[in-house]
Amino acid sequence: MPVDAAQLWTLNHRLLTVVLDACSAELAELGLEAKEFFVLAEVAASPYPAELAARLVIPKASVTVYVRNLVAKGFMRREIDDTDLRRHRLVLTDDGVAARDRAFAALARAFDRRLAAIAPQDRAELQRILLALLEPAPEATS
Amino acid sequence: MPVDAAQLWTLNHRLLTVVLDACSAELAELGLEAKEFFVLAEVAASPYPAELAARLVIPKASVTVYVRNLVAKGFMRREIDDTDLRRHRLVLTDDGVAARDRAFAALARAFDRRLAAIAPQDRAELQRILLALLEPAPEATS
DNA sequence: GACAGGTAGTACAGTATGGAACTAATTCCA
DNA sequence: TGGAATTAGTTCCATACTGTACTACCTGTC
Repeated sequence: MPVDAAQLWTLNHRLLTVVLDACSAELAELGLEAKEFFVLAEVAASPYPAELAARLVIPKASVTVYVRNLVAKGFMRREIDDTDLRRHRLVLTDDGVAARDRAFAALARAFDRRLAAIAPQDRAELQRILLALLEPAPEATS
Repeated sequence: MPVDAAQLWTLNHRLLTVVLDACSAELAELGLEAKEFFVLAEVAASPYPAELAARLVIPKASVTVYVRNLVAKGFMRREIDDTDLRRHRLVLTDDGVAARDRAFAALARAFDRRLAAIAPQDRAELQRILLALLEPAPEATS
């Protein structure tokens, strides 16, 4: 066995946790909890609650909560879908787009502090491998 | 900037979430919640609650709960540390070692199903890069 | 149209999580 | 030695999360 997959998973998990933790204060300044940020970040690609729940692997009931908070904060609004009245199409407000982009930037800065430790081509390599690993999964963000 | 770090983080996070979700049923059969598994997996390397909390980036109060559950399930026990009577040294039982190893194997299988999609040298490459990223050792209080 | 079977989203209530306060033990220093 | 400051771990309890049940709506069949 050349590489232990479980170890790989654990290493990776610790990395992501540490990075997220490092920028959670910045997210809070933007008025975002980590979970809310995940929702905000995916809304453009998956604008319906059920889609978001599947995409983010969280319960529908949790999506309801995060969306409620994000709507209350003025980051998005719900619109009835004309073709299916059961569905709520989620639309980002200008504030929502701004907050999302700033949050992405904060996350990128936090991760960059780690990525600085590796060569640029390794970074591209990492992206290539991760994309390949998610290949059988739903398509990437827009 | 050649590669967006935030996208990299998000891709990676989705990958880990999907993999963990894929083996959570198997963990449940072993009598383990995901969080409990993380604790069980780290006990050998960080045998004190405070160390575990720092290592896993979770609150001390949560470690108390997970350790209590794991003790109740017979996977570990607490012992007073002879050199510092404030500390609880955590010791895995035989059942604990067995459960941990099976859980690791389940996680490895779930990840392997993904890793099968990429070339063996990419897997080694991934490990090399992740190890480099964690090089600036996280604030290990140990 | 009416009914059966299925899906989107929400509400409720029980469980899980974690910040702050607390207890016990240790260390430091006069 | 005594006591202030520090640290390990736990407890308390307010908040967050989520399984289940529910309402509203859709689709297909007759």
